[in-house]
Amino acid sequence: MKNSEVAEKLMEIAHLLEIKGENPFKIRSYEKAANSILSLPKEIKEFVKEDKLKSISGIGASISQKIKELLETGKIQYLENLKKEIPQGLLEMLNIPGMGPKKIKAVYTKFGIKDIRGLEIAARRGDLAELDGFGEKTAQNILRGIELLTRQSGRMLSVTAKKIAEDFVEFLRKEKTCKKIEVCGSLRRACETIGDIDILAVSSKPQEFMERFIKKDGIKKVIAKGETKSSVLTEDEAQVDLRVVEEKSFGAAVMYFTGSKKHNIHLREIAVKKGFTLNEYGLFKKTKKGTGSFLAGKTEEEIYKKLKMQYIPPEIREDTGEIELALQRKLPELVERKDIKGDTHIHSTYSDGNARIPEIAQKAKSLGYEWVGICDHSRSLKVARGLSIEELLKKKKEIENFNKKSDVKVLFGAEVDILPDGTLDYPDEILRQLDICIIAVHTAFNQPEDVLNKRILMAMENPYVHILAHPSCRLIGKREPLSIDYEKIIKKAKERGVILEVNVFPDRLDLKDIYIKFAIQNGVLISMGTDAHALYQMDNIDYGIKYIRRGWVKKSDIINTMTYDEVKKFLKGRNR
DNA sequence: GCCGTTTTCGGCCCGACTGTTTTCAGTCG
Ligand SMILES: Nc1nc2c(ncn2[C@H]2C[C@H](O)[C@@H](COP(=O)(O)OP(=O)(O)OP(=O)(O)O)O2)c(=O)[nH]1
Ligand SMILES: [Mg+2]
Ligand SMILES: [Mg+2]
Ligand SMILES: [Zn+2]
Repeated sequence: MKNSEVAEKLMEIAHLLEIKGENPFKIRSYEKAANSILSLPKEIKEFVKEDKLKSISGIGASISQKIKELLETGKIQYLENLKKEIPQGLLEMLNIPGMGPKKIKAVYTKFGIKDIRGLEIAARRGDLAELDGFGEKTAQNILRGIELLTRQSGRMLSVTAKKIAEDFVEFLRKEKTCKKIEVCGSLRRACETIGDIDILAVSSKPQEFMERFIKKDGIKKVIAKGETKSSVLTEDEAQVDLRVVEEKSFGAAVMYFTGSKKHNIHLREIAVKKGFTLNEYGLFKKTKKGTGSFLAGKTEEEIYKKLKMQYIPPEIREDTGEIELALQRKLPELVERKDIKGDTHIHSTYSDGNARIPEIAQKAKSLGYEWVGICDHSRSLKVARGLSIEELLKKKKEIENFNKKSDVKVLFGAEVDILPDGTLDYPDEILRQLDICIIAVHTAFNQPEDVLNKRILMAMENPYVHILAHPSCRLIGKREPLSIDYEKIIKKAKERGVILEVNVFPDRLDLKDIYIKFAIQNGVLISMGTDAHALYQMDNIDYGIKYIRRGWVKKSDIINTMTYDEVKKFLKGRNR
């Protein structure tokens, strides 16, 4: 059973307990445990085997027992009992914006409403007004919420979110009263998908500013509008939250609005232990009465400092150990955009890319690179115009000639298919001629798990392989990651000196952040490739660098920081 | 339900907006 499935079960318990009206802290325990499991790179069954479940933060006697039961029997009796008690439809009602556990419980106990359909009928009829705390508008809002639900498109890819955010920022920045503006939330942390867009601003006329925000073109609905915070829904169904604060609170507010929620809560707990309070307005020393005295708030740096911590980069604010390390001043120095000297994975017109080698090199130069790896598809991948051996050798010639007169150097590469039987799509005498040999699965994704595992591990044994590309083969929102043993692949990469690619095409982000971190802990090197099929896609390096920082990558962990001479020599040395 | 370098019991982040209700509960960030 996958970690995500175990986490799912715990979240289901949390939701059912919420509807039951259980102790909120108990509910948070289940949520916290679920979250912890989601950030584990190792399979949960390994923890069960080694009897180490309780070493996971947020998992104690009761939850560890339930996880064991789940892995042994396939279910949790406690959850089964809850499900018997509470109809499934009530859980679905939680997805309606504005409907929370309390309202759901109320309509269920009073009217026996068991699903969204029933709720809609009751709201239309005007029955709901009978309930305490339910008025005219409540029913209206429920109906609007149900309407939104049916069209709600889920989470966005980073590219989509980035465009919307830039559009809003450009619009708001034009306002004369706009003093400061910053995109926060999951976009600032460079998460793999984005739920909504969170923008923070300082304005000399906050009320006017808010007014302008909710009246922007392309807004379909104002979800909420207040003095410091408003939310809107755009015509393309994206939610945008705007928070406006005073200059002296800007840092505290950026910190709050950047999150993550788990990081915020942990920081606030630390503040409390020191006799402080931390909120979006600042860090305050608690006094007997009143709000307390202001300690810091203008910048994030000064708040971390007052908490006796190093500054924590946004990308790693997930409460996965960064706070403890910041307290000990032991945070790693993460790789930066300016360290990047090349891109390992670009397609040209030789296969399914739309740019020629000189154009790619020129674009690389504009990005500040010294080199690019041009890796086209291999001969059996006909749909992507994979290169025959003759074409590949022609490409080799062109690159040799090109490099003689170019300051940006091209690495002669290929993205070689791992065939269904685990062999590679070119013979060794061809592979050995490549400056950069990356291998990947592009076919037969639905082989059984053990076959896939053997197939990939076998391919990694080939002495001419440098990089395993997009290891999970997932396409976010379209194709699930391969169910393979990532721990084994990471161990094999270490054993064979194979580099693991982080493919930063927006719907791939593969390796995924938690596995990047795990790979690096295990001494495996990574590479970053945009997998660009068009010049503009090489710009994905910008989000890419932030994404790999989520995996705690240092400059020395990634080959893209090497100079041309270094990378060339390094890859040559790997040919055994 | 979890957790502990003061604790094995008694805490558990903190605030904005909405709608309903005259002081707050629910939901969300
Ligand atoms: N202290 C605190 N901060 C919160 C809480 N919920 C949200 N925040 C902060 C941290 C979040 O990153 C930030 C923005 O909230 P969002 O719901 O938009 O979450 P985020 O952007 O992280 O993820 P998303 O991709 O939008 O789902 O607000 C909370 O319960 N407590
Ligand atoms: Mg957000
Ligand atoms: Mg938000
Ligand atoms: Zn590929």
